[in-house]
Amino acid sequence: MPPQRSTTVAERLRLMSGELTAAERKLMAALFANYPMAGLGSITDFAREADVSTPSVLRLAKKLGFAGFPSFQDELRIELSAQLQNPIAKHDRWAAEAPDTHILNTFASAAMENLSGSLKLMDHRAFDATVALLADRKRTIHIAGGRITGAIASYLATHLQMARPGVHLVPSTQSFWPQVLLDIGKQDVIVFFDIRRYDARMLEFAASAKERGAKVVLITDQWISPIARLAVHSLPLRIEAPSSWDSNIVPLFVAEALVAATVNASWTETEARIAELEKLQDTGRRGK
Amino acid sequence: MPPQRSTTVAERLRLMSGELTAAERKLMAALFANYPMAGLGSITDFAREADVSTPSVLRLAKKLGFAGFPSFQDELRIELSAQLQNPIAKHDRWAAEAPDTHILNTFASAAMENLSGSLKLMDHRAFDATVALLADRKRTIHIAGGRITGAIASYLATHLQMARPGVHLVPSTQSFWPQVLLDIGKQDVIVFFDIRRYDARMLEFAASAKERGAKVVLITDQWISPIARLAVHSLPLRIEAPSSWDSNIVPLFVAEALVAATVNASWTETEARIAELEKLQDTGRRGK
DNA sequence: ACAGGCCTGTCAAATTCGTTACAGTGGTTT
DNA sequence: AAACCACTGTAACGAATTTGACAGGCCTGT
Repeated sequence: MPPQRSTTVAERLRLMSGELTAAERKLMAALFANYPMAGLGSITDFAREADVSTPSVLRLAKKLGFAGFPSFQDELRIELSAQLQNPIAKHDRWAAEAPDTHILNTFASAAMENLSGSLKLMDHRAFDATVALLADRKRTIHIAGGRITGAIASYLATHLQMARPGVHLVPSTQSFWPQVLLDIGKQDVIVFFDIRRYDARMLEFAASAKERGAKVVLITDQWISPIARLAVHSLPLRIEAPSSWDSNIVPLFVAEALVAATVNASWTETEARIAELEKLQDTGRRGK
Repeated sequence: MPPQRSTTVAERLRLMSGELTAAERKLMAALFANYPMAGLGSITDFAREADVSTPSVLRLAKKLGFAGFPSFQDELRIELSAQLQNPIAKHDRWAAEAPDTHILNTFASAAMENLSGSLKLMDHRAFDATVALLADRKRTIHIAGGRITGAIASYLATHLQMARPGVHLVPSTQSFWPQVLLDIGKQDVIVFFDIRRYDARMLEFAASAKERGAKVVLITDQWISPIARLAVHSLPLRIEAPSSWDSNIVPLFVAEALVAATVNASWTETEARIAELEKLQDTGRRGK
């Protein structure tokens, strides 16, 4: 019988990590290395995997509050099966958390508000249309960001490159932009991340790209970058944070959602590409 | 030992479904009812689940080419563990859920789930202690990320650089790492972003940095990178997303929260720096 | 209707597994 | 330096699982 129904074994382990002994930490590492499979074999296998003795496994299970190894294992199985059946569990009322003044909590509520606010604000059709552009393999994609948003642009580019060919990150160093323009052609798509403190030179860059026939997509904040006038689609987001700087959590969220939707939109083509990438990455690395 | 490495148990079962006996078909139905969890308990449980005798289970396992029930079970575990890590299978797993909701919504609930889950899991003291390190101006800060997390590392570095001097981004190109190590000294702090598909070379890098006397801080996922063993503080986060790849929204959240808290912790010193930066940035640009 | 073959369950043996007891090791304190 | 404490592994015991042997039952073909 598990002691507390709501917490997972992983969480409980993490909470107790301070009070764990050396052998128990080895076990925790082995379990997390491929969670929770490592714990689903026999106690002997698990012990060997972590290079400790069998009784140490048992001691850990008891420390976590289980009657023995089998009930520990049962709990892992229950967790896994729940996860496989319902990955997107309804998010419990995070708002019910005590109005703690810790910055993590204030920041989290700002992030949540930004996220839900952005969702309401956002035009789903613009999002879907953008996905259609990104999923179109006949088009070359360019992704550009500024000094701060450059990291988000890079993140989007890295992931899109895994999903499809013909994706280029525009370097955030502005002196490179003229030569980048040379490679922007008709029917290309260029995605801009531009949030406030809008950069005048980025606007010029966008204008030049549009003149060359590229379709401009813009991800911006609620005050909307001037690039919007040039864009076929604009996605305005909420980015306010209790900090000296704006939050880019929602822009990153959109980047991830764009990638996921793009992958979905052309799954049959993407699947092969990912498989190939996996194979290349595995070369020279031996999975455990 | 499995007879054919490439086919899954499910596929093999379907192929042989014509030649199965009544009891075996019952077993197959029970297994598919929740695949592959039903096969991961004891042979007795599985037999009871399908309402057949234990030897029938054994006979099916042998018919499929396995030496016995344990090796049949091992194969199921191997399959499942591969599935949980492979991006393609991840896609299939998520795609099966929530087919009618817009991806923006499923993604948003996953993001919120991850955020609130991470907050519960996270050790506030580790966070505060990390902030204390980052706010200590006598220490030099290094920030490192991998292929994917590099963007988040870069984001954190960019912001910390605005808040304090002595912040360096470790290039994600691994060949530069040896020379980076040269500049890592005693009492320096090095922050790692390392999420699953942990990189063995990053672990080595972290070990070398620690040997040189640096304090290692780790931002990782709920399965916890092996770097945790070297780290003075570890922040495990939830990163699962309805996508082929993991979500870095929460790592970005932590990066932003770390920056905000660091700024708060040394506001008097930071204020002047930010003001100066503003002045320099405004040179030659008129703000909107 | 009867005989044969195949399938299935019961039972018991053998093996493996989980658990407890105990002793050795290393580190820390007095 | 000695003694204690906590931790870890070895060994042995009991329990549960896995597996093989056997016999009954159902369907099929003659």
